Amino acid sequence: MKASLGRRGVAPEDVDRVAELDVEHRKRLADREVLRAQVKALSRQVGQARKAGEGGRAAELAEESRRLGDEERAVGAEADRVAEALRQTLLELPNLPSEDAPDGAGPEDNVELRRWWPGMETGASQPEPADHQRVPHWEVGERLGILDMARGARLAGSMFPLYAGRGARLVRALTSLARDRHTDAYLEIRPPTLVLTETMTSTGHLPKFGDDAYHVERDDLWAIPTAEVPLTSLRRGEILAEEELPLRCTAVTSCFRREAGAAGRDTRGLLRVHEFEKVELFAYATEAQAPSVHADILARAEGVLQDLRLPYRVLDLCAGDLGASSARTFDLEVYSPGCDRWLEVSSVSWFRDYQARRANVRYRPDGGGAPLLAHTLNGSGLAWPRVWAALVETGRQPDGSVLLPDCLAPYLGGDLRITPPVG
RNA sequence: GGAGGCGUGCGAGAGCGGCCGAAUCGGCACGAUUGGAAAUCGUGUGUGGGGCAACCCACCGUGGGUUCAAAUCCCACCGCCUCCGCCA
Repeated sequence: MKASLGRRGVAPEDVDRVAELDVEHRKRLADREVLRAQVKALSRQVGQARKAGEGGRAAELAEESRRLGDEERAVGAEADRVAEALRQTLLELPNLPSEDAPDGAGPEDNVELRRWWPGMETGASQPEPADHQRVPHWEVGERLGILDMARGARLAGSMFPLYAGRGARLVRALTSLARDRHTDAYLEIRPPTLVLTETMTSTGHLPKFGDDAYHVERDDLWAIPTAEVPLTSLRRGEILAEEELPLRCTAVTSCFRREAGAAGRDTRGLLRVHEFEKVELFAYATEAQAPSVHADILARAEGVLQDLRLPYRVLDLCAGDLGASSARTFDLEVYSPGCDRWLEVSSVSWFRDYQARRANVRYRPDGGGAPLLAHTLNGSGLAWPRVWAALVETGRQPDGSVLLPDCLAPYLGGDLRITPPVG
C-alpha cells in the first residue's frame, strides 16, 4: 500500500500514521467496551436489588457503577479524539492508483493511447488546420456575436462566459445531442446544483479541495464542481441489490469552479471558466462490472466527439497525475486549431470503492451474504465550453462564417451555418 | 417565515426509564405437508466494530444532556406531514 501510494507521491510516514492511529483507536475502543459491559451488568443488578427491597445493596452497586461510568466516559472521550484524528487523516489520503495506471509524476508522463480524426477509418492522415481555422474562438465568437466574455464579466466577473443567439443555442443543441445519445442506457437525472458538505465529502472533493469550490456560507451549501458530486450520493447510505447493477445515470448541470489563482495566459475565452455546462455519465457497479462500464463511458464520450467530427486524443493518466479519488483515468482532449492546443473535455474515471466507502453505498451479492462496497465510475460526455471552442474554430470557413457538423442539424432547426450579424 | 403533528427493523406498527435490538401483522428465504400449487405448520430474516468460536459492544432521524441505567425523560438541529403567510 505504501508503495502504491508512493507512486502518486504520498510519503510513507503518512501511511504509518494511519496504522498507528488505527491501533490506538482499537485499543481504546476495546477498553471502553469492557467498562461499558460492566456498567450495564451493574445497572441491571441495581434494578434487581431494588426490586428485592435491598436498598442498601442497590446504593452500593449504583455507586460502583457510577465510578465505572466516569471511567468509561474518560476512555470514550479519548477514543473519540483518536477516531477523529484517524478520520481526518484517512479522508485526506488519496486513492490507490490502479496497477494498470502508468508510472509518472505529472502531466508530462501521461501516456497518449490513440488519436482520432475524421476520415481516419478510410486512411486519411490527420488534417492540417487551414489558416482560416487558426483564429481563436474568442475572436470568432465576438465577431459573430455568439460569445460575449466582456458582458459576462460585467455580470459576474471574469471567467464567467455569456453565450448569445446561435452561440447559446449551440450549447443547448450539444446538450440535447448528448441526452439523446446516452439515455438509452443511462437514466436521466436532474440533481440539485447546491449540495451539503456531506455530499461534497463523499466524492473526495472535501475536505482537501474546499478552496476550489464555491461555498454559500449562510446556508452551508456548496456549488457542485461536477454532477459527479450529487450522482455519487444518489444512493448514499443504501444497500442495493446486485441485480440493480450496473446502475447508470446521466445528468446535465452547471458546474462551478473557483479556479483560484488560475487567471492568466491559459484562461482566455472558454479555455477555463468558473461556470460551465457539462453532461455527466455515472455508474455504480460491482468490481467485476467496472472495467466494461469504464470502457462504455469512454466509448460514449468518444462517440460524441466523433459525431461532432472533432479530432481528439486519449490520454492514460499516470499515477502522479491522477485525481485524488481516482484509481484509473482516461482524459479526452479535443484539438483546438485556433489555439493550437489539446483541450481536456472529458475525464473518465474509475474510483473503485474509494467514493462508495465515503458515501456508504453497498450492494447485497446475488447469493446473499454481507453487503459489499460498490464501485463508482464516471466521465464527462462532455464539458461544453471547450467543445464549443473547438467546433467554432474547426468549422470556421474562409469567409469567416462557421459551419457546424451534420449531427447537430436536428437541434439547430436545420441551420448549420453561423454568419456574422448584419450591419 | 409562523402554528401544530410525526420520525422505531424490508413494509406496516407496538413499546411502563431497568426483564427491548426491540411485541404483533405482513413481506421474503428455507424446511414440512402436496402429484403440483394455494392454504397451513415450523424455522430463519438488519448494519457496523472487537475476539473472529461461544460471546461482547454500538446503532430505534442526527447531535448533546439528565440518570447507577435511556428507543422510553430534557434540549438543539434535520427531515416528513397538515394549516397559515410568501412566492414561480
